[in-house]
Amino acid sequence: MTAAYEIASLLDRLSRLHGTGRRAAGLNPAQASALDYLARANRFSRTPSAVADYLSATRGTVSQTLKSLAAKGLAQEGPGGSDRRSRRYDLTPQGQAVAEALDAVPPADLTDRQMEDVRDALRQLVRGMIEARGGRSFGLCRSCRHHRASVQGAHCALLDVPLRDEETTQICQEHEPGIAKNARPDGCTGRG
Amino acid sequence: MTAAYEIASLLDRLSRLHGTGRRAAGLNPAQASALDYLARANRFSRTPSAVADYLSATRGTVSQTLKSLAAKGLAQEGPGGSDRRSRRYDLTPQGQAVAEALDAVPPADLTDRQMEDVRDALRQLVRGMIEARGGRSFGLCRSCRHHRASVQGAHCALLDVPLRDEETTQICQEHEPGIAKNARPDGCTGRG
DNA sequence: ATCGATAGTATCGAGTCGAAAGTATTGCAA
DNA sequence: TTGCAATACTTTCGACTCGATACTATCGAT
Repeated sequence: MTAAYEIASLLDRLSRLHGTGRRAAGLNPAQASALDYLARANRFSRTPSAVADYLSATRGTVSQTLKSLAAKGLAQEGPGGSDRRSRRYDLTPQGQAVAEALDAVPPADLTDRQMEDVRDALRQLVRGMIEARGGRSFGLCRSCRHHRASVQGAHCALLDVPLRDEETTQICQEHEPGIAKNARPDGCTGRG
Repeated sequence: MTAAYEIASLLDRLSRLHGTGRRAAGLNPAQASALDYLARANRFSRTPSAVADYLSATRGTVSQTLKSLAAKGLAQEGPGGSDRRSRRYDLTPQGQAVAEALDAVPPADLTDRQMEDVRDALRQLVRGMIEARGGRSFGLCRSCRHHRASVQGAHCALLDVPLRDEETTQICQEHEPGIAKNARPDGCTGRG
């Protein structure tokens, strides 16, 4: 058996083990994934379409999942911007709290150094698979080729809008790796 | 965000990306996981209970999944041994073929060396989570503390039965890491 | 013979999922 | 301005997962 194949098997098993842990919080895996994404995405990226792209699911499925989060009081639906077809789902304070609770993550006998290595390798795997199927990268705003930093504050050259500081460290659906001057392409600053 | 948390997120996304690939084969993720397990488990470990343990699912759920595999002609149900309550699901030739087709796994821009590192790290993660919740290890037969090798052939000291050669490289539900003399605890021989 | 434990199944309700059909809105082009 | 295709999202459908619960058959020990 090749290492690649065993990796697929291990990922499968890990995600199952991880999923059962989250079920304890009253959420099923799909809801937990969506909640996690909403907690980390910027205001342009909290739409059903973006969630669908991120989760590799259809819009129909995601529409239902988001409605169920809203029904549980974890997210709030609202208009998404100037385009009146667009909807945006923002987490409620309860939703934020649950998302943070999910941060209490799996036990691991790994050193910090090993954890970082695993993370970097997984990032590369994700990037490879995304590229292979022409998907979006969903990287952090500040690592995007459209990101512009100045003394007045950050700015998105694609959408032509000013950005709040905290938005530059959130996930953006429009993210394009390109050449970043202010940060590494993966959005990692190197030493935390 | 800690590396541990990002790992959880990445795993989530990877398993989704991977899952959509398998859906193309006409199987949903649960069926694919079960099929994959059946293809790699020895004759003592292809029971509904073992599959349930391995997949961290309930027996009821797994019972249905296995029935659906049988309905598709990918697995065959039969008596499991001397215990007349027990059932065993063996893959049919078609099932074997599909399982092998699923081996054609994700694209990855990683070197062989990096793949092995990821695999080893994931193994450790799985082991940590399994231990944390007191689950079974589901390691390979030959790496088990009950495994005995002799000139007449391999033997299981727990079940007290002779083992065919190919069975010693299969997954066993009774596997206990213990101290292995003939192989590393993870069942890896080191250099392939 | 009895009785508790175990292996597996059946059924229920909530929910996922992809597919397909539908609505509202946008934006482009004639 | 009208027309129309593309887009954002929702709704519905059928197959399926999943945990929970209740059930049957069998085992094993007393």
